[in-house]
Amino acid sequence: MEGKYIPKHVEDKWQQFWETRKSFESVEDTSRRKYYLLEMFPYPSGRIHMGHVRNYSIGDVIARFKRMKGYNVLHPMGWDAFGMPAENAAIQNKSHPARWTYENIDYMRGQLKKMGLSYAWDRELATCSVDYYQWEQLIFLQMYKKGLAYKRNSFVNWCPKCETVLANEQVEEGRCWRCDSEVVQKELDQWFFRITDYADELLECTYNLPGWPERVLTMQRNWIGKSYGCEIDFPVEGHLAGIKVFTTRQDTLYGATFMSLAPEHPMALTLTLPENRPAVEAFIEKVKKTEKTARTAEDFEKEGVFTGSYCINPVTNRRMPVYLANFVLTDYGTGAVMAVPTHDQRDFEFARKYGLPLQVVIQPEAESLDPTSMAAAYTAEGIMVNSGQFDGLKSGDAKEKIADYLEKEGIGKKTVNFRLRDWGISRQRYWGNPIPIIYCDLCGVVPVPEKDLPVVLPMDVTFTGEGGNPLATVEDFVNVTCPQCGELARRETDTMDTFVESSWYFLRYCCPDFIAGPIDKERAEYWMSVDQYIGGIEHAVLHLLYARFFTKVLRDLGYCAIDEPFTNLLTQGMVIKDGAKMSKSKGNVVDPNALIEKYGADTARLFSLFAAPPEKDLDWSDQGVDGSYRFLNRVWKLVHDTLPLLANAGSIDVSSLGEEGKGLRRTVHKTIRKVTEDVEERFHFNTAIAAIMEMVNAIQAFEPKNDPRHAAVLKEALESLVLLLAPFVPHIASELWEGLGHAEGVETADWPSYDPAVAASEELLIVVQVNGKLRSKITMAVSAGEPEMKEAALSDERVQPFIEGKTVRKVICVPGKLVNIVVG
RNA sequence: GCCGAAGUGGUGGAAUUGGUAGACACGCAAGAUUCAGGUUCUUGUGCGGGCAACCGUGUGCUGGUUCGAGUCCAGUCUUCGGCACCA
Repeated sequence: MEGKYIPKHVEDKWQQFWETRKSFESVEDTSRRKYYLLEMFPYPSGRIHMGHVRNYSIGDVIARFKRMKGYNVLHPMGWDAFGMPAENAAIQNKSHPARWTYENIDYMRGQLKKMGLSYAWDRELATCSVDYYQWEQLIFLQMYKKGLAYKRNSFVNWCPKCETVLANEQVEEGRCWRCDSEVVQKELDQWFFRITDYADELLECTYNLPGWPERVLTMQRNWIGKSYGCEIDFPVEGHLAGIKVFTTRQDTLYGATFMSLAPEHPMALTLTLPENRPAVEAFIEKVKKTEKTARTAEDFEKEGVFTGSYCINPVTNRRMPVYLANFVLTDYGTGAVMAVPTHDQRDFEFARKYGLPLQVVIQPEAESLDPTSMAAAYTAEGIMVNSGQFDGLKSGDAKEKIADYLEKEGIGKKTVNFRLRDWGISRQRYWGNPIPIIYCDLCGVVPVPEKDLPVVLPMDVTFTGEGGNPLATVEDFVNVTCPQCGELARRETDTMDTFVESSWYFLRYCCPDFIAGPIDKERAEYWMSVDQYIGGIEHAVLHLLYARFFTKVLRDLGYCAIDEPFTNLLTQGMVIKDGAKMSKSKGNVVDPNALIEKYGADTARLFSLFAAPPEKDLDWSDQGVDGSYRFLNRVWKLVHDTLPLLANAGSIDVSSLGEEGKGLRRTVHKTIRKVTEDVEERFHFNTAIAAIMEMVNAIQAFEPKNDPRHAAVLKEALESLVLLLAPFVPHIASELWEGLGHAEGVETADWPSYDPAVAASEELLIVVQVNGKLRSKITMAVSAGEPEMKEAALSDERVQPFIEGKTVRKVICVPGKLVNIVVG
C-alpha cells in the first residue's frame, strides 16, 4: 500500500486481479440461494455516458453486496446490438454495420471494465450474433404456428426519415421516438405479434407486482386501457349489415340521436348516397391529409359530413342520420360511435354545429337540463328519464340493467375493449433479425422450416442510404426455392423490431452457450425470475411491456415456468446538468472517460451514488465530484496512517475499554446496521454513504489513538469501514483490505455483522418540550423510566422559565425520546 | 381533461413508525500551513434580533386533527412525468 492514493495504480491492479481470478462468474448451484441482478443492457452507440455510469454503479453495489451476503449472484452484461444507428454510421463511413457495432462493443466493454463492474463476462451476449438471433427466429416460427405472429395489411406509423415502420409504443406525440420526425400513416403489409391476446393477463398481473414502482404499473395500465361496455348493433335503412358500435355509456342509449363513423370506416362509402358522394370524398381526402399531430391538438374543430343514410336506434326506433366525423378513431372500439349529444361533449359540439337533435336521458338532481339551452354536455351521473322502462333508475344502476336487456333482446352484448394494439414488428431495415418467411407464388406465405434455420443476415451488402431496405437488393438472399414446392420464391426482407431481441435476453443470460434451443429450461428455472431489474423510466411501456409479453409467450411455448420476468424493478432517474438532461445538443455532457482519467472509477461511482437516491434525477456537480475524491483520499490516509498502530492488536477486551473506545465501537456497530438496512431494504445509497462518512469522521476524531488498549478497537473500526465501502468503491476497498493484512480479495469477504448490544447506547438524549416547543435536552440512562424522566424534565433549569406560575396540565412521556410538558 | 410523482437553507439532499427540521456533502466566510497558488487542517454557516447565553421564526399556500405535524386530513397553487377527441 502506497503512501499516496493513486487511483490508476489501484484500479488497474484490482481489475486485473478480478479478471485473472474470474471473480464474478457464477454457476448454477441449487444448494445456494440465488440472486439474479440485471441492469438494462446498452445499445453499443460508441461510448458509455453518465446514464450508464449511474445505472451500472447502482447495480454493482447490489451485486457486490449480495455476494458478500452469501448469495450466488448472476450479474450479466451484453449488447442490444441491432439497430438503425449502425446502419446510418455505415452509410456515413462507407463501412459495414457489423464492423461499426463490434468495434463499439469492444470499446465499450473496455470502458465498463475500467469502471470495475462485477459482471459475469463469460455470459456476455450480443443480439446481432447469429448465436442469439437464430433462436429468436425459432421462437418466431413457433409463434407463427400458434397464430401469435401474423401478417396483415394495415395503416401503420411510418417514419419518412428512418424509412421504416414504428410500433404505437414508438410514436411519441406523433413523432418518431428515435429521430423526432413527424410520423405519417402508410398502408403496408406488416408482421404483427398478437400482444392483444395477452392484454387481460398483462393487465391483471400489474396488480401482482409489488416490487414495481406504482407509476410504471399505472403507465402500463393506461397503455393497455381496458374498458367495460357494450357492443350494440344499429340496423341501417336499406342495408342488410348494421353498424356495430362500442360504448361504455349504454345508459345513454335512449339519447343517441345520430351516428358518427371514422372516415376510414369500411362502410363509409357504401353508406354514402350518390348525391352525397362528392362531399364525402372531399371530406375523407381532407382528413387523410391532416397531420396526426394537428388532429389531436386541443382546439381541433369537430367536423363531419352526412352520408345520406340513416340507421335505427334499436331501443327508441328513432331514425339516426349517419355522419362521418373527424374525431372518431378507426382503431379504437369499432370505429363507430353512437352519438349522444346531451351527455358527451364531442357529440354536443358536433350536434350544435350541424343542427342535430338532442334528447336528455339523464337528469341531474340539482338542475333541470333543457336541450335548447344547454351550453355543454352533462356527463356525470343522474336519474334516468325518457328511457322507457329504465326511467327513474340511477344511471349507474341502469348501466348494468340496460346491458342485460340488450343481451336478452339480442341487440347487443357486454364486451370489453382495449386501447392496446397488436405489436407491429416489421422493419424495412437491414441491421436486424431477418423474419424467417418465404413467399411463393404457388404456396403463398411459407415459414422457413426449422431445419433450415438460421436465416443468416448476409454480410455482403453496400450501404448507399438510398432506395429503402438494402436487404432487398441482395439477390442471393432474396431469391430462394420454395421449401414446399421447390419453385422459385422470394424471401421476406423485413427484419424484426429490435425490441424483440430485448424481450427475452434475460432468459438467454441463464444459458448463453446452450445449443439445443433458445433456453435451457433447467438452468433458467434456477435463475429466473430476475430478482432485481434496473433501468431508465423511459422504458415503462416499451421494453418492459414487451418483455412481460414475451415471457408469457415463452411460458406458453414451454420454455420457462414463470409468469413475470422481473420481480423487482428499480427505475433510476436521469443525469441532469445545468437544469437539463445531458445531451450533445445542449453541450452539457460529462465524459466518463475524462472523469475516470482524472479521479478514477471509484470517485465516479461514489459521486453518482452519493448525490441522490437512485430513483431521483441526479444533478451533476463538478464540485461534488471533488468532494467524493477528497473523501476517498481521507479514507486512504486514515487507514495508511493508522496501520502502524494496529501491529499488536489482539481481540477486543471489553472490560479494559475506556469510554472513548466504547463510544467508537458503538459508532461502528450502529453504522454497520444503518448501511446494511439502507442498502438491503431501501437502496438508499446516498444515506448509506453519508453514514460511512460520519464513521470516518468519528475514527479520525478518535483519541487517544496511541493507547494500546484501543488497537483492537481501531482495527475493528478500519476493517468494518473497508468492508462497508467495498460494494461502493471496490478498488480502493480491495487495496485497503490487502493493506490490513487480508490475502483474499475483499469481494469474497463476509459482509460485517453488528452486535445490537454494542450498538445500543447506555445514555440517551431526552428532548424536553413545553407545549410542543423544544426547551431543553437532558442526558439520561437508558434504564430511566417515566417517573424519572418527568421528574428530571420538570426540574430542569432551562425549563423553569416556561412553566413558572403556570399550571402543568399534562406531561407526555415517550420513553427514550422526549418529555412534553403541557402548561396553560 | 385524466392518472402519477414531487415542492425542505445559497446548492445536492437527510429526517425509516406523528416526537430535536436541515444529517452527510457542496458552496461560502474567517483562521492555520505555504514564497505564492493549489492541497490539507481548524472554526463558523436556515432566516431575523442580540456582545453573548438566548429569544423569535422557519419545510409552496390556507385551514384542520393532535400534547406535538416536513410527515396525517381537507382544500389550493406550482413544477415535472405519462396518457388523451378512447366513445
